[in-house]
Amino acid sequence: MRLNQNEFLPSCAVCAKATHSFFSILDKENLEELNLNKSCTTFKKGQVIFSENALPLGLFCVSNGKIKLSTSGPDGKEQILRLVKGGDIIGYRSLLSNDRYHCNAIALEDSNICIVDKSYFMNLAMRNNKLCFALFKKISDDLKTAEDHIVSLSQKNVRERVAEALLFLKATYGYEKDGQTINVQLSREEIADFVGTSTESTIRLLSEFNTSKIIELVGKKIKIINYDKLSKTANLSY
Amino acid sequence: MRLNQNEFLPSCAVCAKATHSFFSILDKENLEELNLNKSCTTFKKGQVIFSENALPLGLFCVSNGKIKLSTSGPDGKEQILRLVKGGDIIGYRSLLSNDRYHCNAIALEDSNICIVDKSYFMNLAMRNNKLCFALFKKISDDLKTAEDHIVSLSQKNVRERVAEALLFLKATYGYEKDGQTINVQLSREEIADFVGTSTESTIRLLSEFNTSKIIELVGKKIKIINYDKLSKTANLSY
DNA sequence: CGGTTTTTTGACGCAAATCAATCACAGTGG
DNA sequence: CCACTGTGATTGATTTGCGTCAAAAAACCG
Repeated sequence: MRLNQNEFLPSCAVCAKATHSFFSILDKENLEELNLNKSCTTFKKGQVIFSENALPLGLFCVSNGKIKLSTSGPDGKEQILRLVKGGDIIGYRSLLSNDRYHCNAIALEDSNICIVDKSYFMNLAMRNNKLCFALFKKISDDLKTAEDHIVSLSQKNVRERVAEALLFLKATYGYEKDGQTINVQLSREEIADFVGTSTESTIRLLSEFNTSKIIELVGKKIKIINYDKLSKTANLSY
Repeated sequence: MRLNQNEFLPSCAVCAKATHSFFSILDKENLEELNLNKSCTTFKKGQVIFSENALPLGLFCVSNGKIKLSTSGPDGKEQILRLVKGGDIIGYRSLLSNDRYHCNAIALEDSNICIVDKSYFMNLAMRNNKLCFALFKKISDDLKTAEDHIVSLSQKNVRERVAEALLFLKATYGYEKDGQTINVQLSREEIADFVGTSTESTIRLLSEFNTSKIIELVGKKIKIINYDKLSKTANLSY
């Protein structure tokens, strides 16, 4: 039978096994229960999943796809705060602190996303210590990442930050099958909005890295040719 | 009787009532239990409470005093990440994510600090939903603050950021009895290390604000004379 | 007090933002 | 199928905010 309304209807158990997802820590029983308390949707590239100041109705679990979390600064300029991949959860900060969203979540490519009922999820988190710990771990890691970003923005120049951003993209999304193309497509402006610089500076530095054979630009795709040199350019502190 | 070894020996119940502390959410019973699982120390100004890469042995609860959490960047320059006051807890991120510290905690003034046993605390957090929620709330707020900081660093100029930092100091530590002196003493360098700029730029901007009657500099103390103008200068997005 | 640290002021140069124009392209419709 | 249009990418020219260096002044301290 063909489903028209909702062609994307995975089971949590299957999903947790296939991708190494946030919910992989749950046992079979809990996954089946979770399965009954979710609904699934597909978001097209560019679609808004949730927006700043809205109230959270549930937890979003990205089955597959790529998402950016961004906010707009004092003069309306976009700032990309987090980048999300399949298996990740989003919207959990607002849920846990009983707050409104302070980010926009926008699909970077077509993405399948499940929404877990808010009160069910909160209840589950409170009675399942493993899940509770995983949430603490998740939010702690996000805090660590954010604070690393602060140090970069404070202390590094744009060249170092652009190099660092490429390493970050690689670390988050990995390579394509060829083993050197970063597996995500961002516009130059999006890279700039993540790095905290202008689009023009980003372009100039990317083409400089291209010229010096550190990376290779193939359309919008970026290949990392010399990872070590890129690391050195990024002036990492870790 | 006079205590020589440890003159600072408060009861958690008294502390929770006096200052509005993180543990104020606990009931009497739990506070008494907590009281039995802590030890207290005084840290002199400048003393290190814990340092980067060390393993957490417990949760620090600041009874009174002021603390900076900082890390050192790629070239060894200090970056102040969080500012902490009496009633706050510190070191909880590493505890919750079972990680090493990634900050240094240093006393900005003489501070009384209690250390709660690690496994006792983790256990308490897991069986007390209220505490668990409070921890989620706490870490969520820290993440929100960090992400706001990212937006500032990315999109604001130094003037705006210095103004914002003064507002932040006021929001965190409040005023002294006179109702306009910010109740914390930081060196110009420390302000710079928080704002993400050079000491000289910080000094120049502070004296500019002083000249234009937005603030008043009295030694190291800073008075806010014109709060509205300071807010406008900070170009807040919230 | 003498010595050290912190703060302040001044001069200078550069990294990076801004402004402006062109190029490349992907859709779209006639 | 090709001109048309809009969007993103690129390159160049110009300006400037801010970091850096240097030195004086003030504050701190044993």
